Amino acid sequence: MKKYLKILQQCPLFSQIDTENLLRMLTCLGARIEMFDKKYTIIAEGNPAKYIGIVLTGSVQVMRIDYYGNRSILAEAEAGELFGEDFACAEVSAIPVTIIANEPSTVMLIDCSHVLHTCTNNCGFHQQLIFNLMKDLASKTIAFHQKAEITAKRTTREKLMSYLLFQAKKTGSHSFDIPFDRQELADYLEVDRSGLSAEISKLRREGILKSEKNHFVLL
Amino acid sequence: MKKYLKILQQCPLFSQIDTENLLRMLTCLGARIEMFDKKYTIIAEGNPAKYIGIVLTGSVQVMRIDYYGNRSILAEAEAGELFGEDFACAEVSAIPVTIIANEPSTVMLIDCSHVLHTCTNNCGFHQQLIFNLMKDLASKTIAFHQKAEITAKRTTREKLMSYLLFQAKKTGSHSFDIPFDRQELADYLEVDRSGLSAEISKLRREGILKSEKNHFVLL
DNA sequence: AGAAGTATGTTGAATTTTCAACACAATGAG
DNA sequence: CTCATTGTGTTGAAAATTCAACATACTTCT
Repeated sequence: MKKYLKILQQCPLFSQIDTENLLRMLTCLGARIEMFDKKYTIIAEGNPAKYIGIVLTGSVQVMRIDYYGNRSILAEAEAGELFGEDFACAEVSAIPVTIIANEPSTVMLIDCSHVLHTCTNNCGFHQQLIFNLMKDLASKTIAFHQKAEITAKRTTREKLMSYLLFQAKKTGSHSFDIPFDRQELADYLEVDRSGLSAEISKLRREGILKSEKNHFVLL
Repeated sequence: MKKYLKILQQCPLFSQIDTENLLRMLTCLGARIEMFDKKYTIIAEGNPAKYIGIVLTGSVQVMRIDYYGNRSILAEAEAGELFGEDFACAEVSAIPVTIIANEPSTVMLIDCSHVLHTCTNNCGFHQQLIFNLMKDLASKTIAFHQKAEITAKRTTREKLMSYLLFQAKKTGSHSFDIPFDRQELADYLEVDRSGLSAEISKLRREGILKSEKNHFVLL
């Protein structure tokens, strides 16, 4: 557990909680650590949404596959970020998404009911945890709005350009890497992969961007 | 203020808070009540996201208009429901959506900073309010996921059918009203209005549904 | 080095959406 | 009642997406 202290302290769930109390609290909450290989399922759609997940190393993807087999990538979480906390806090009986490891990853899982409902030891940090969860959920909503702003666009080109401009803004540079391969980017933007590839080539020919693999430069 | 007590008690923000305390709290929070005519703007995009809104009568729409003039309807809130709380809780400097009255409406506005940061009177209900906000934000995320599941579909027909099936499930009947006119439904599903009309006619001809104005029957 | 598998780009045909324009019904104001 | 406005359905042409199939790189494994 101590091995991951540094990353846990950066986690929004534990904001304003000092090291000593953090360790005690994790025991009290029954936190456990698990490891997953690349592409392995951490939480499968349809299961009860019990756990708040924290990425300790690696990264995870939140996705859904619809009736027709189309995959949507809904979000990505990297080290220090939470996943599944929205469904766990809403106490839904079945989680509507699947969460997989994007690469070999270590995650911490905390039973959400231990966070929401005061434990018998009354360890006294629930109020801060609930405040932190509230802030986290609010910023998740913002992120979701940003994604919706991109996918609401009508054409592949507009979706792609809004996404790239957003990434450029986020990294503060015209030159940046994206965390997706082509198929994943297509699934994130909710468009056809081959059409996306064609559109990238077109933008390249028009001198609007340069790209190589998952590195992009906006001109 | 007393006039709206009944609806305020149903509001998720005030869950677990009794009448007497509710009234005192509203004063302490500096809650104010405003009225808006149909189609009037309650909160305009770009303004600071200061307020938690509560619909007292009527209903409001959360929407955004993009660069090209396409409107997206993101959500609807009816009496007793909250709006804008996600942005206020995230303390973003500019709200990325516009919120308008869908019909003549009365709303209560509460400065979110009064809720998040303990007031000098220490009226003692902040913990409950923050818990309630956390639960509300979690269920907003669920609702947002449901909308995303609909708009992620690739064709107008699939979007429309998922929407209608969802409404049927929600009302528990194959016969139901929707809260949108055609243009609004198109903006909610993020498709072209005329294409949507054509698709509804087609489904009607195929015997899959009956519809008249905003009333639908799935067969 | 060679083989197998994965990722990416390309193409053309079929499908679907968007867009603009118009007809007609319903609504509301004077 | 009439006129003007708004909402809805229809159509055809243009544009864009999807889909399937394939060529070519790039990886990974032995």
